[in-house]
Amino acid sequence: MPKIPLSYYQQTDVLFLAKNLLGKLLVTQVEGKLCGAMITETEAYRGRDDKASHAYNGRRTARTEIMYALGGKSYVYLCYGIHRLFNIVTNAEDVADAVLVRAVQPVFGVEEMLKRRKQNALTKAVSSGPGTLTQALGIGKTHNHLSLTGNHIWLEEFQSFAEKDIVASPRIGIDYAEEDAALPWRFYPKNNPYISKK
DNA sequence: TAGGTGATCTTG
DNA sequence: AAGATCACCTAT
Repeated sequence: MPKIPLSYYQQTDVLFLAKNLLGKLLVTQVEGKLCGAMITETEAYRGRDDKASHAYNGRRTARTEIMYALGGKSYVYLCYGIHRLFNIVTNAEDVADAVLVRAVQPVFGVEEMLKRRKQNALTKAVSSGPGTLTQALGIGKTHNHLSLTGNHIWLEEFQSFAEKDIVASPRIGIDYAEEDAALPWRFYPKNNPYISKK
């Protein structure tokens, strides 16, 4: 399948995109290894008015600058000193919306993913969590600020889920966001085991 | 359930 | 310049 074009990421409703991204294939090519995995869990972060967002209230720093780019770029950052978390920048330039990818289901290049994760069988432990999926797909600090139509990381059409088959729940690990911590902006398909938590 | 880990941001 | 914070994971 061809790469999903940049125009897709430039749509203005980050909640729609977070849901629509479920079922898409996330593909990486790292050190010659091609791996693909279906997105099974996302969270929406809306810069302007969302206290959970790194770019809340127009916050612009060296780290968050990429969130203000035109949709279709990657935002990868280090969390808790250990984990790289992968986000998809969306919407128009100067609108700091992004979608965090929290879980994927391996589709091809599975052996390489198992190797990177030091696992010997395909279970949800391989890539069902924002820090583990980046490890499985070989996403590191060099993947920050990349175009999602380049040769290192991109998305392809794969599967799609109807609205009625998508569960919405509060986002994980954002207790600092006060009232916005309760917003149901985390999405995953019903009946798919590859999610970060039950 | 607690500790590891280091870039990032804020305060002084 | 130093200290607090943090969109998590693993093994006790």
